[in-house]
Amino acid sequence: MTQNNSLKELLRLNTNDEKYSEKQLKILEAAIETFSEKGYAASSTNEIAKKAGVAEGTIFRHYKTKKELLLSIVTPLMTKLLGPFVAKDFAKEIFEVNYDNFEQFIRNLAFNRYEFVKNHSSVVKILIQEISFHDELKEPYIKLFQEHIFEKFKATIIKFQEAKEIVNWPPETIIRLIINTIAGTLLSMFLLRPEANWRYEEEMELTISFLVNGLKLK
Amino acid sequence: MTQNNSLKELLRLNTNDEKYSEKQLKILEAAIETFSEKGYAASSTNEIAKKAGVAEGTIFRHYKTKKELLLSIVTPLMTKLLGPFVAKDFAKEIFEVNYDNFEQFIRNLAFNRYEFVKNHSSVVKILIQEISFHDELKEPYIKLFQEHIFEKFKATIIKFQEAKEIVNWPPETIIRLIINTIAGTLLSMFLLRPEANWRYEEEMELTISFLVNGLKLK
Amino acid sequence: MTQNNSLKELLRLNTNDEKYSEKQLKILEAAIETFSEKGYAASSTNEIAKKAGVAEGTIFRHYKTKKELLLSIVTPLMTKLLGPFVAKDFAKEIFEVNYDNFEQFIRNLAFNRYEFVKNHSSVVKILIQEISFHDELKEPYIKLFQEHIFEKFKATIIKFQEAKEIVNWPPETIIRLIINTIAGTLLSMFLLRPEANWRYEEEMELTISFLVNGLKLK
Amino acid sequence: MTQNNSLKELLRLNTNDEKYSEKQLKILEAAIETFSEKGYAASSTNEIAKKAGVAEGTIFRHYKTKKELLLSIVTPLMTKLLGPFVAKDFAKEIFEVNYDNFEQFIRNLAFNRYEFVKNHSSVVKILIQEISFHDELKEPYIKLFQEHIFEKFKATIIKFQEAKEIVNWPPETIIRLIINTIAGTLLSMFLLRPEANWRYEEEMELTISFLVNGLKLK
DNA sequence: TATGAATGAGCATTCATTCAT
DNA sequence: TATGAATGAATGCTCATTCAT
Repeated sequence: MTQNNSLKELLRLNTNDEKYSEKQLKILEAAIETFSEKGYAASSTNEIAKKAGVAEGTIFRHYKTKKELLLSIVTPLMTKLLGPFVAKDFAKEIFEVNYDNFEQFIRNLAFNRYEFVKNHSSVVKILIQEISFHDELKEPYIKLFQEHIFEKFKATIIKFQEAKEIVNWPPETIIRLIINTIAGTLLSMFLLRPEANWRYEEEMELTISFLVNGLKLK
Repeated sequence: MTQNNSLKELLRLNTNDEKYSEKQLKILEAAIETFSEKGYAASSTNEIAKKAGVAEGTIFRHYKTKKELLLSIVTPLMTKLLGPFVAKDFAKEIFEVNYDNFEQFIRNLAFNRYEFVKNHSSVVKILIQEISFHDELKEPYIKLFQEHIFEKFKATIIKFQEAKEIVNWPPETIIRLIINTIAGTLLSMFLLRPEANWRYEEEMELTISFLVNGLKLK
Repeated sequence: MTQNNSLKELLRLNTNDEKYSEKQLKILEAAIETFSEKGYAASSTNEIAKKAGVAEGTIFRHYKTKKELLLSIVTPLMTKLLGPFVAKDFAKEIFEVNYDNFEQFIRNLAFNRYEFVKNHSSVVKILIQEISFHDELKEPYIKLFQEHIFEKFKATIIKFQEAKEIVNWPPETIIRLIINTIAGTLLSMFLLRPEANWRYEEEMELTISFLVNGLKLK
Repeated sequence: MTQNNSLKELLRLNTNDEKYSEKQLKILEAAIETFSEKGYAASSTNEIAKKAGVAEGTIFRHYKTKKELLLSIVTPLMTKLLGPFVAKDFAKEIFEVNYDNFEQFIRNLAFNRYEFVKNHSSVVKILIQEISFHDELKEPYIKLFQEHIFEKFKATIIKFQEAKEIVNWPPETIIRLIINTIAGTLLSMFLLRPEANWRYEEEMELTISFLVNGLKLK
């Protein structure tokens, strides 16, 4: 099952490291499906248990509270979503590689996140829906972003500005425009209208062109 | 109270047409505050009643169900949010004026929505959070957009393409990029980080420049 | 309106003695209809008010509580239902007339009650449904029956027994059988299956024959 | 506890087939007591729970709604009340045995129902009180009676008429008089005045004599 | 007198969570 | 470890009743 594999991958599972029992995976799958369809507050543990084919008590054996279940789904996503930028080698890859040009940087960034959202759209949806309601989610996210990513991102932007490749706007604004543009395309494709017939590659390419042109120094 | 005025405006109230009693406005205000802070499902009518300073029963005298209360908040917003594009004169103004250039069109669009989101950020937040969970919200929104706005928008885009002002990408993609970019900036400013010290005008101008450059035909 | 006339009659109204306003009659009618359809406990004053075309508060201006409304409907019925046996002249007519025979007594009794239940079936239904749940109804009823009716009824029965017209069973049992038989026919015709095509006169005659034969001394 | 045994019997329980838990029986007992004392609509689940010594939530674990609780009490009664006449062997016993005479038929019928009502008077009271307010109860009852019982009953009556044992009145009327008379006695004894000192056997015998004489062809 | 908005206690029902098995 | 019956607080909603107009 793709979903299951994707889930295992998200949880960094491999056959040697079977920390999660079959039932536990069933619970996680069911919770992801339910949370993403109805939202966290409108999902009942009873429904999740039924969908997972386990007793309601079983959920609470693995997760002390319903909120812990939410966190156990969303936290690894956050780690993976932002983690790469934190991890030294990857951050290097993204931010420290001597890109030939700005477009290469953007393309690298965009397709990297594209793969990610494509594989984990349900969990991304949950994260987006819930993040503003739960400080346990919001705070580490902000902290992570500000402490590890923003500075590196900013440095990269400044480099391209100094190289006269891109406009001289405030780096914060440029970062925001980059993130908004990529995120906007990904959300449109995978969350807002997943049923539409997207030509994914083409949309990504146009998004990249748009971004690069929009920020290019003339 | 600003909030109150904004609410009245949203409900198209004027002094001659006092359809809403003081208590009813209190209920609406309290509901907007609670829904936007906690989400619809996590807000209890008991809490809303307390915040509004009325008895719980009073809420149900005005709104048959909790969901009706949500709809009564969000529906007028939808009407106002999309309505202008539907109304003949305004649609003309936006889509049929012979703009000198593409930038003028974008600036007009962007600042028009800027004023709107600035004044109704709480309700906009509720709409965004809840729209995907309630078909009663989703369906009329989609219908309205597809039937009234999309075609006019597309025609305008094609006109600028024929005038060789903007790139020859699929109009759907261009529309998406325009909406995403403007919406992204507005959400960042008013919903994601409302507490930050935004230089609103400047951010808007840069967003417009970014959009225009990104889509300009070279 | 027949219903209305019947109601006025039940309330002993005449044109000279307009104690009841038009609104009050509307309320009583609506209450009778609702109580008899849904039962007292399942009827809401809100529904009664709507049906009567008055404001909910108006009901409580005339009747301090919902229960008082019930009592005001059912008490006059009880008075009329049992009253005749209490009133001196009527009691004489029923119990003290020198009937030629037992059959004449039964026929007199049966057709007298027939007219009554026919005209007031809704209120009779309410009385029957509610009497066992409300001591305010039950107790005066029992008292009235035991103090005023039972003894006279018993004396009449004994007279027919001494005249060797009817069987020598305990008078209590005979009274019970008479009441059950007449009541059974009336309930069948007017409450249990009012929609059926009853040949009322014939059913009454057969009921009387059955009663007379069943109790005749052979 | 007699009540409990009677309840178990009604639910066709035996030691091998313990489908009902102790708590569930407690809930049913409490519900029967409450419904029969106050009526369905005036009984609160809160009160039933307290009387049963369980949490309110426990009721709804076993019965989805309050109405389902009512039906679960009353439906088995209906099955048992009318069921015998439906079941082939019993229907034979009642309707197809070659009775020596009409009296034997009536006695058989009367004592059979006597035992039943004696054992289940509370539930019979609930059924009678509620049947006219709930179509879920009324419809199957009418259907059952009309389809299975009425025709057989009628055939038996006609047989006795052809044997010149009973009067030549419409069979429908005769059936009604029989049911009313037996039901009237049983209701008087067990529901209307259960506290009185009834000489049950004697009352039953007199009721039977009354019925037989009343319908005997002279 | 009549209104109908307002009340808050009470209702049936759902929920996350516990715990004996 | 897994179960699922049991819990009781909380929920959305209804109700009879009050009261200012």
